[in-house]
Amino acid sequence: MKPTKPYILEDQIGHVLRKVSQRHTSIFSTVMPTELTPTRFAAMAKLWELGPLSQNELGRLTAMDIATIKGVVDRLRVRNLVESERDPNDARRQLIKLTSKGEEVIKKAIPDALEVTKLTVDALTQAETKQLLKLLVKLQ
Amino acid sequence: MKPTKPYILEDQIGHVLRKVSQRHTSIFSTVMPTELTPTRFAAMAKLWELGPLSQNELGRLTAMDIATIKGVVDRLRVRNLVESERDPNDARRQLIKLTSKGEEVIKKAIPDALEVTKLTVDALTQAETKQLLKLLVKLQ
DNA sequence: TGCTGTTTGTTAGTATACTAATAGTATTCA
DNA sequence: TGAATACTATTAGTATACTAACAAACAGCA
Repeated sequence: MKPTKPYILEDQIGHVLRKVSQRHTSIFSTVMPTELTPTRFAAMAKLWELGPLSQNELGRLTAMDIATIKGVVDRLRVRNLVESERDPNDARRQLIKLTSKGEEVIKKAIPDALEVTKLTVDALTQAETKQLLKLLVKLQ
Repeated sequence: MKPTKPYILEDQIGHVLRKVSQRHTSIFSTVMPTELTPTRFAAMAKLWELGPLSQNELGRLTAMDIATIKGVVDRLRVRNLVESERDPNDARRQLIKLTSKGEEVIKKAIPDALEVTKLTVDALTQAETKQLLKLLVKLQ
């Protein structure tokens, strides 16, 4: 006899990841201003860190494919948080940069984003948090 | 002086969770049949485990809100993997159940789903995997 | 019984996330 | 130089994931 191994959804890494991600997103939207989402914030934080980037570069640095980053940038542009222009040195590229309003918003939002991280792991000790991050990084 | 704490996107739990989830979804779509997605599979696995359920119950058990589970069930129904009927004891409820085709599909897919889990954590030892799951469960 | 509040499900709208097809531009190298 | 290749961006289509507004049906209780 070779019985089928039981499948416990709650024990599968994918399912648990999905639930924790959902909780994180929920915390994010409680703490942060309405106009910011996790991906919008990530894009702006990278622009704040590195200055103007092409849309593709920005996508790679924030782990969004080109179709996804386009949507995010479009929605940031509508809200006057970023602006874009053709790269004079490469006519294929859209150079994306923060507007002055965008700079204000991201500067104010960064402490809140750190708070989101803190609230997300509030059930863990510092050592556990460090361990969790170490393990997750291995799975990226 | 009170300098702004630096914000390193790559160190934030939310960003890492998003990347690991993306990798998991990618592995899933490589291993599993085209017609199955992680959420479709989760819904079918729960129906396989517990028998017919109302749409809302199924959503709660698979961590999908009512709008999301509706879409998932609709797409499963189109593919003839589940069917639904009014609950005779409660006219509000849609009772969702696997079709015979659905039962065949889920039976065959469960070993592959276990393989997806295995591949997702292949960079970890067994002890690390256990530890990771334990920590993630605390954050649900 | 009838009122109130809850549960269930639908619909519309917005936001990620991916594939595939397409087009324009840049680079490489024979 | 010119052809092949690579890169950048857009568009269309599908799938998750949530909010908000709504309607129908149920349950509890005065």
